[in-house]
Amino acid sequence: MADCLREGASGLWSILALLRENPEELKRHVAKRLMDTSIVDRAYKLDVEWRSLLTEINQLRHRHNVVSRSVGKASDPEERKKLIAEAKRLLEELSHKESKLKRIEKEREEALLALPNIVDDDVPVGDESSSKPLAYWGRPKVWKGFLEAFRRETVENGFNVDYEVIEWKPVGHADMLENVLGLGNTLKAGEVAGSRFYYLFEDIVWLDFALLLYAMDVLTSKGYKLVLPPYMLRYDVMSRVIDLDTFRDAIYKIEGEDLYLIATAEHPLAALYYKSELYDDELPIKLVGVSPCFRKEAGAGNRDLKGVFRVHQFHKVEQFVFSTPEDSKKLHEEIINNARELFEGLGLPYRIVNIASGDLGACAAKKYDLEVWMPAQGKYREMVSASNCTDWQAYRLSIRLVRRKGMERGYVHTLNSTGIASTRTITAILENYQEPDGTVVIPKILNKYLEGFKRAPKGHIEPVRKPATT
RNA sequence: GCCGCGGUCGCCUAGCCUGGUUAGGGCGCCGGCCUGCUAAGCCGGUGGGGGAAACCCCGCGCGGGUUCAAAUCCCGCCCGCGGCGCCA
Repeated sequence: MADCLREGASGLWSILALLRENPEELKRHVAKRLMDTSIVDRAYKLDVEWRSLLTEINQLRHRHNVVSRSVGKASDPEERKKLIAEAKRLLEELSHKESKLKRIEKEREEALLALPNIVDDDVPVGDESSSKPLAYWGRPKVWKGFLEAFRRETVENGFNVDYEVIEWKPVGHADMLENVLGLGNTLKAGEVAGSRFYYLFEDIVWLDFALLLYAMDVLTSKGYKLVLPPYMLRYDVMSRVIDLDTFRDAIYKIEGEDLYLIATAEHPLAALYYKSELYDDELPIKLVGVSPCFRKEAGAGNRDLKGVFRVHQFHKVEQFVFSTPEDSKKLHEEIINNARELFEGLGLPYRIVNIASGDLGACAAKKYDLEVWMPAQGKYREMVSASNCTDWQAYRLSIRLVRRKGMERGYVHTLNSTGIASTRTITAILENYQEPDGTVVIPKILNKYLEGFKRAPKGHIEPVRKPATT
């Protein structure tokens, strides 16, 4: 990224500074995202137009203020009359220019808010297929039928991943849940609530909560402050936390209220310091939020329709960090490493992917995904997403950074990462920890979060039915 | 849901009734002077925006209105506190 602008030395939002100083450079960033660069031209034009009209109006306002103030001082009634007439004339001149300004200001604001974040230099350029695996961990169980594809993706890509070949084909998570274990019912949920809803029962419910407790335990031990946030936000706030596309595709609205259900604790956590200032000596602020997440999944089509991999509601433990601009890269590594630690603790084989520019959300300058190997699908699937939003979110939420030295002002950087998302992680456990007879072993590390409860599963979950042989 | 009171530039607070100097003061913070060092003391700064700068505009919860002029008057909304009602 443009180093000279990183700290927002001017106190300006880094993207606005770049728009003014080097719009062509900003266009290159937008182009990397495979987005239409005309939004930059539009924002640039509106910004210039707005500034020139603003100057003009400020001069008029000044003249009006001067005349208006002198009315109060004038004692002669004739003089007052003349001054008031002059003030009225100026007001008239102002009024139509001001309505024009209002219009342009609104358009400018919209154009600025439509700009995506800049793209970090480390981000691979291209569409989804350009996303780059960086590291592999664990020893995936690879069914012999997936062996060729697995090797193509790992060994032939220069990653020497150790793996275990299995002769039997694992049962998919959806089948495991509903048929082999008999601990989920998405059919009834579909009937009473719609597709992508679910009932979970007994051991799986305990597992859901154990996963949350595990993530809360690990992350709070690292000094992250535990937060239970609001599950709904006002439009004004929600629209500043996320971009328009996300809003449209993910967010549920409460009818008759100015309230929107959160799609992740990231939203209320980011909003915790809405319209406030943070001093550099109190940063970084590290939070771990736990909340249900509600998602419309409007753009998902028929993808992952079975089971609980992609659903309208789930629980999630989320990491969120407010940092200084100079520390955000380091903290981005920290939060993805925390996520790695959580999944290593669970013994789930994963890889870390550096997400390509075309697949980044508008808020992120850089994003790592953690994808877990799914033995029944023969693929790595996303479990965690860790983004560095730099000052994109902070600008929209007016979260200022104040540096003690010289009391200079800028914007903080924000970062977020999944800790554990319950249902999705459960799918990974169902596929990775199943035995040929259908038993699901519970990752050892979760036992201590289960042992306090009389009816919680101990060590493993029993199948009610043998898996169908392949 | 109803009634009453309140929301002031990081925090506390004055101003509001009775519209018109640069929204005054205290605390905190930043910078400077002084000092052997620290403290105290003194001086200045401490919201957003435009401008190279001088300087100017905007800002008193949010949004409207009245007026030449609104923190101040009027209307709507949001939030907080107290009381009443309702529900558990």
